[in-house]
Amino acid sequence: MIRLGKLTDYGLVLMSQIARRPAAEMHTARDLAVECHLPLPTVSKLLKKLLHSGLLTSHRGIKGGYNLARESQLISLAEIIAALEGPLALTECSMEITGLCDLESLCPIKDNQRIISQVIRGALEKVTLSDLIRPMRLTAIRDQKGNLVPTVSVASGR
Amino acid sequence: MIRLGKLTDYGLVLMSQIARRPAAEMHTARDLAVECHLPLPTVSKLLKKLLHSGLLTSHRGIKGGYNLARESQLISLAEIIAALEGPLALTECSMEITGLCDLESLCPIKDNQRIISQVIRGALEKVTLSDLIRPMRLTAIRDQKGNLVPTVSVASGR
DNA sequence: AATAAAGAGTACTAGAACAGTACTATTTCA
DNA sequence: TGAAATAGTACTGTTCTAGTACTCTTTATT
Repeated sequence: MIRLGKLTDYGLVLMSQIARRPAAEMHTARDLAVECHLPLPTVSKLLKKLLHSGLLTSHRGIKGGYNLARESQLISLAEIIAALEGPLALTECSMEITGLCDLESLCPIKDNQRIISQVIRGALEKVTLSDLIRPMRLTAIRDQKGNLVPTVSVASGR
Repeated sequence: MIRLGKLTDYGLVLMSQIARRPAAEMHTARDLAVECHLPLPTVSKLLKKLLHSGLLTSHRGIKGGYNLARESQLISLAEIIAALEGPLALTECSMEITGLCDLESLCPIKDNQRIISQVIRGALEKVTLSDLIRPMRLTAIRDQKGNLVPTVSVASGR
């Protein structure tokens, strides 16, 4: 359904680490592993996935390495997570009651999943990689309904 | 980390089903299992969890059953998910590099998880159970930055 | 041209966690 | 007193994640 595993978190750490450095700089899997305190094979695997999803570029051979495919402001968390966890999928309408879903226009399961996925994805698309690499201020405001809504904004100081 | 499993989805379906009926009506686990096409033991287990979290009330014995503890407008998805998955926890800062986190004020892992959790929780708190039980219209708008933001609003027609 | 360094690809394994089930005790209305 | 319902606990099988190992290909440098 929806999931943020350890590996995905590592992936975010790696992307942040790359984004923190000047754009021209290349990053080898080995260096990133050391900098992020993660095992090299794991780092290698994650970087390959991120490469295939078009979020990174790579250069082989000696003096090779990885780099961001786009500026960090143009890479959303939703993209990174989708690359590592699969498409944040609203999974199949479970089991053999699918027939029921096709007939009745209001399948509660399907609707639930769709709504929730949309809400979460929308929230994650608001935050970009460049937001992650600098300290954030988390403030809570109230919307018209009176609900508490945490808001992420870049801290100006520090 | 963050997770929405099958059981949690079932739980949302159950809550929706209860919310759809008049508030005074009692719901037995057996009835709900039939209505939602779910196995009774699973339903029973979920209802107990929701009860313990204060989202449902129960009445034992014959003519017993479950009911919402509050009006559906006052129950957010964040609450239901937290009840079934645990506290949507920002898990422990992994492994033995915690010492590093305590010293350096900027631990990327910790910050990442905190920000992401906050963003997702904020989004889920916006949506209440009453929003789930009627068809929704999903529209996308652009915010000041030009990012696409899906918005959930109740469809007036239908 | 040879060598070393780096990414690319595939396959395997152990362990945890989810999902599902069964059984028993307790409460309450008729 | 009996039936119907919730309450609680414990067990099990399967799935999937995380982690690892090994081999191939590419490329800059000497």
